[in-house]
Amino acid sequence: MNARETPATASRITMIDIARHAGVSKSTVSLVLQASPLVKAETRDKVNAAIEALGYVYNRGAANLRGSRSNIVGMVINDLANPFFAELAVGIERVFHAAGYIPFIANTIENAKRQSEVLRSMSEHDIAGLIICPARGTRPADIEALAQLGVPTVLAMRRLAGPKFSSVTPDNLRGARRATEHLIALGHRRIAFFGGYSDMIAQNDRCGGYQAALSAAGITFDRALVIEGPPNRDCGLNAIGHVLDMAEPPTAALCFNDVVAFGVLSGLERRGLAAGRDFALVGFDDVAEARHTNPPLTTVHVDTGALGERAAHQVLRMIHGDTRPEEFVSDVDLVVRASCGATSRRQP
Amino acid sequence: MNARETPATASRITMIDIARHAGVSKSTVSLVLQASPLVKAETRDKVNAAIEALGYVYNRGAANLRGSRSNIVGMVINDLANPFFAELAVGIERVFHAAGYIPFIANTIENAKRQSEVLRSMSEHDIAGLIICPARGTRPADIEALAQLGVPTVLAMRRLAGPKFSSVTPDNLRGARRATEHLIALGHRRIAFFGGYSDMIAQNDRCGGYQAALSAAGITFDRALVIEGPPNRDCGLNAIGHVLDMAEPPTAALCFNDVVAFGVLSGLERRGLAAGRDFALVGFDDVAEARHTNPPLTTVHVDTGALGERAAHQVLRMIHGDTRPEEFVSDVDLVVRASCGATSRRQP
DNA sequence: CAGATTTTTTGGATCGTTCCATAAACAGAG
DNA sequence: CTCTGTTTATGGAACGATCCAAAAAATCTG
Repeated sequence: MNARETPATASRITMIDIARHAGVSKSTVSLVLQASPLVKAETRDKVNAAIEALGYVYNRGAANLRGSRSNIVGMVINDLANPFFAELAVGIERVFHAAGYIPFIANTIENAKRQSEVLRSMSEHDIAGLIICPARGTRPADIEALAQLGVPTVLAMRRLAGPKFSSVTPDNLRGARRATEHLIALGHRRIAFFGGYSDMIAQNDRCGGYQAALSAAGITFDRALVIEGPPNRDCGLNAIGHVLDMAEPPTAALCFNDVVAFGVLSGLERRGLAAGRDFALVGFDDVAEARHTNPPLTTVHVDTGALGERAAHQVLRMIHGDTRPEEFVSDVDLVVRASCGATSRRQP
Repeated sequence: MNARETPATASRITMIDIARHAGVSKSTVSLVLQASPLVKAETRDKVNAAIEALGYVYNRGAANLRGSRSNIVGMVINDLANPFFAELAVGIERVFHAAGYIPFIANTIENAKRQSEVLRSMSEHDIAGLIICPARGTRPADIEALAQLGVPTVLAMRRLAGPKFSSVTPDNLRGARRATEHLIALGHRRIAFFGGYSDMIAQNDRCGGYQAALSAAGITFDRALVIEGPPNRDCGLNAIGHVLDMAEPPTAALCFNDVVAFGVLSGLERRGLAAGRDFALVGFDDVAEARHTNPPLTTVHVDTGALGERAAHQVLRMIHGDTRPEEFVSDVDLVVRASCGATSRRQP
């Protein structure tokens, strides 16, 4: 019942409206919005009051038309349901926020087609930078198109074959090797590798580290013990079921990541077996949950937050003009908990 | 060394360039981009070829200037690190993707100021709709501004006092009540409530259900047993430490959510105690990880994916013109696992 | 084949900003 | 006062799309 009521179909309030209301020109309003020192304090206040009074919303699209870039940065990840990526995102956000950028996250659920859509949408909106964990099946050209457009881009967690992009990854090979060596030291000879696909570089690196440890210990590599699959719970669940039905089942496994290992935990439980007692299990990533699984998961610790920060800093550096690509590999550590059986007694 | 090389400072390719290259007018190019049936197949192919050849990127900002809305929907969540929200996001994305919208996620880390920035940025980019889990301290006016702008908005997981917004929430009161009743049936009398702040409606509902169960059983409510705090791990960790040092410590606790319960698990472990044996613990949400904690967590199951889908459908409905607000409350279930001690013997 | 009809195509005004060149307002100096 | 020099403020032409009214091309009809 108020005299001052906004019609439902209110047409957009523009700078012109503000100008009229404040008794100045649109140019002046523009200046105020850019916090230019060219306008008198008194005028500035008048304009700000009008903005407040009319509930004006800046139209970034119109502004971008004249060349300026938006203050949003894209973050494209392949599996939001993996807590690992949430941790990565947190590090990234910390840095961008401090620098005045707003990160928008999109999930590709490991689907290259959806990834293209997301990337297209992001380019259409003129993002200032991009951090991407490429989905499986991403062709370097997909990403290069963005870079060509002048969008500073860094790959996180997953490198891409071919052209030199900036990237930020954990030391997958070394981590997997150490984890495998640990299982071998515990007396295991038949050790499986679960999860990931051989067309993913990260899987190659991790599986490569695993094989390197095997051969260094004189254990012949059995291809049948490498079970490929998506890096998620179900994959682990299925993989363990599969290998346990083999004529000569493995006694231990290294997983592509913790989430796969969580799936293995379910699979083991479903058969009435327990990790650490009946089967030695190790994961990769050391997500926050790994410490509290039943039993606690032995895994390769990755400093995820730091990795995210590093990626964000790299994008920032590129935004500021330094476009040299940089491949950053962060060190990793094996953290031994109960799932590998190291805490209990074990004899081959 | 190729003749066809793109200069680093390539100015943006526009529809005019495409038009010139294809020998048609810009209007025709526009028609083709909108998949209009008015253009002859032959012409369409010519234009598409030009688009392909020049690597054209649509400028959504320019288009929006003439009234059309973007195809992105915003999803503002308060804690990306809580796996619960990742599950929610997955449900939301499924629906939006099928409808041709691209969801962009932003994290507010429970910070109302950051939330405003995020919302401003989203309005500036003309989002088609919004699903938001309001950060603590959000004033209804913050959200109403968006709605006023004509952005279909639905609140997820957390309602807001005052004006009628559309919302989608689990039955917090009922869930908490059932969980508490279960603890009482197990013989507990001193039951604590951990996490959340009393200025959050969700906390009021859950804590209210807890109090209702208490009073129905004739147990007097002890305010000292309600430990407020952010809904994260640390809160659980601190809370359990705190109550265990009380003169008359509780023997059980209901947590605001699973993540808080995970923190309690750590705190218990740190003191050499175990949930289910020395202390009865129940969470809320039933995130995927709850099944595999040590011990497995008794918790209130929420059908998170379905809730997300519901929220997305509601936004879609509003986009299509039906703006009646709808408050949806989904049913919940207690799922009993080991952390409450129900599986082992227990006598008061 | 002219005229009527239908299918395709097109120029130009417009959306809400930015930014340049220019104008107005104000000060201080002679 | 006028003149010069600084501050401040302003019109108007972009930017890259959409969309209407109207033109052009193609097709039909008797």
